[in-house]
Amino acid sequence: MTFLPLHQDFILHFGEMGSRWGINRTVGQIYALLFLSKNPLNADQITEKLSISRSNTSMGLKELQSWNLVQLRHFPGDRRDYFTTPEDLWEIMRVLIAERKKREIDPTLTRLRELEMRGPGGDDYAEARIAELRELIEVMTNFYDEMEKLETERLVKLITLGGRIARRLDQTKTALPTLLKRP
Amino acid sequence: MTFLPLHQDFILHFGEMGSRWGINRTVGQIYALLFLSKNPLNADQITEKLSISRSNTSMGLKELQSWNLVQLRHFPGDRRDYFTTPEDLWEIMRVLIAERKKREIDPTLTRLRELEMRGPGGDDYAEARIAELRELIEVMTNFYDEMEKLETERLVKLITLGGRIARRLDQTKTALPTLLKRP
DNA sequence: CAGACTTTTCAGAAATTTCTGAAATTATTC
DNA sequence: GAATAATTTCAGAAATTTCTGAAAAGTCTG
Repeated sequence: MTFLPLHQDFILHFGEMGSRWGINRTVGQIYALLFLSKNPLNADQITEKLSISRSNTSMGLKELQSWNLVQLRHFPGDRRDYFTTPEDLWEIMRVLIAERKKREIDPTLTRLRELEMRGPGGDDYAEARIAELRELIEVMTNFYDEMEKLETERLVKLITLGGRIARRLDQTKTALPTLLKRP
Repeated sequence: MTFLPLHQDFILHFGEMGSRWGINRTVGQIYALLFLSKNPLNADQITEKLSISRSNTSMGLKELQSWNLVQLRHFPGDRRDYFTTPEDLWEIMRVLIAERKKREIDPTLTRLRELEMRGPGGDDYAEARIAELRELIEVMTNFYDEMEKLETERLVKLITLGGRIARRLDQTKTALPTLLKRP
């Protein structure tokens, strides 16, 4: 252990929030530790710092790798794996959003399409509701895909200017797409 | 039970996805059931349909109410509570995003501000990293607040037009705000 | 205000998730 | 290819979350 209070509290907070973010406490703590660490850390260092078992560290890192939230680094003459988080926070955010979409939205979109493929089966309301939900998810993910395409600089512009976009949008005369029943 | 296959599979899917969405299986299933149901349902109907205990239903509904994801309805001459989901899917989405922000982002923003208030404490890199994270979250939530303000119609326009926004943005000559170190 | 109806609470049971230590696997060096 | 180093796997322990049944609390009716 032996953390500065800042590190200590930041790491504990990430541990506590972990469950709300869909990761467990250990994974949250490992991420927080790496995030604050200027230099990459290896599994043993993480294990020692967080006072957890080596195997838990291994699983946590595997989880973070599956989320693409950590990067692997190596040093000459040392064959251990070292881990860092990307310097660019916007990059981190993009990866995070992409991964959450993959885990939380995509499976449902796939399932909704499957359900629709079955065709009418006796409950018009439910079928309409499912179709509408599928459409909304598609519209949202299309929007997301557009944002995803933007390089960081333009995206930052978009986000930071926020309010102006809305006003500007107001001038757009395009008719409201009909696919949205209740706009 | 006795569901149509469509209902059955939709409800089971929501139950399975529940844990990824930060709710439990029962809550996911109750929501799915209400979502597909044209008419409001009371707790006993939900209990019976989902084959769960009455108390579990009660807790699940409480949870959904805390998320503002269900609406209460009453019928004359019947003093039981009936529950529905809003008809407007965009409204549902807005509520969902607002609630997730409240649970997943706001506590961290608050904590980061607290940590910064302490002032320098011996690790410049960690302090800069935390400040940068706090800034990014602020920029994102400001953007979110702007979107939140838009009435549904304009928001739908914004989302459905997606790509055009990006192109339009390109013309904006505004200098990149300096608060973002690595744009 | 007694009795019926409805909802909530809560302690413990059941289920699930997380964590650990030991063993197995993989990779590297001599 | 034996010895060493690093990492992963995995069965069971520990911790946490979810669910239930019973009891309590609240609400309405006559």
